[in-house]
Amino acid sequence: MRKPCCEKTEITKGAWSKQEDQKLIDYIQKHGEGCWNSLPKAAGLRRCGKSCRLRWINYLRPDLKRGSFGEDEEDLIIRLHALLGNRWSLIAGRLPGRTDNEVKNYWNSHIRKKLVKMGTTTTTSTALDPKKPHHRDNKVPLLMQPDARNPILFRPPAKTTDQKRAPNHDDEMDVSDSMSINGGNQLQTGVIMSNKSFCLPDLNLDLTLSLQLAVGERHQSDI
DNA sequence: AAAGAAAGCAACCGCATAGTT
DNA sequence: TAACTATGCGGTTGCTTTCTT
Repeated sequence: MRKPCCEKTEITKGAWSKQEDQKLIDYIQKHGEGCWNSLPKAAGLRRCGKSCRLRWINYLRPDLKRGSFGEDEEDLIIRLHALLGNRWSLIAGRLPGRTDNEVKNYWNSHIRKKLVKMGTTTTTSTALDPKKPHHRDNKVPLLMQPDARNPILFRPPAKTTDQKRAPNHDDEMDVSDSMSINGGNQLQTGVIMSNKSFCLPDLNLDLTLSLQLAVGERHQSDI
């Protein structure tokens, strides 16, 4: 049996009050992020550490953008989702001020429906079997797993404080820097052909990773 | 104006993984 | 090296708000 992450009896659940928010903000401003397990007690909160972390990351962090998504953001989400599947934290990492939860919700409530309407559904189009347990190896096709030895697919982490632990190497894939999709919704197929490109057969997707020097061109043609 | 349906979003849950002992 | 602990992630749930009839 799995041990509960916290003592249920003393834990408050549900929506956060303003007082709780303030306590959490005050504490983090004083002591910084981290040590989520001990934070609630230290901050005088009757919440589990996980809940505090989530509240901070998804709602209280000062650098959050909030508000509705722009067209460019939506476009980027669609492209990244085509490449990465439901890896919301990775996708959110490419959208400054957005959280994985926000991106996930936006996808589920807006974009997916939109794509279904257009007949361009990418739901479960990422070679991922939704019925399978969410094992990480199931999330991204093997061909897409970046190789830490490959500088094209692997970029050394530029960690934010809440990413210190960097649990997965495949989280470091640098995709947006020079990703391109041919002809809007007409995507092409293929497999990894070289260091510079890889494609998803089931996605009809052609994604090209070019070197950093191409970054300048990206802004005109891609974003 | 009221009731039901749909949509949106915040939060929880369980699992995987990295770090520590 | 195995066991344990802490953290991060994605899926899901359920409450609240908005829309439709």
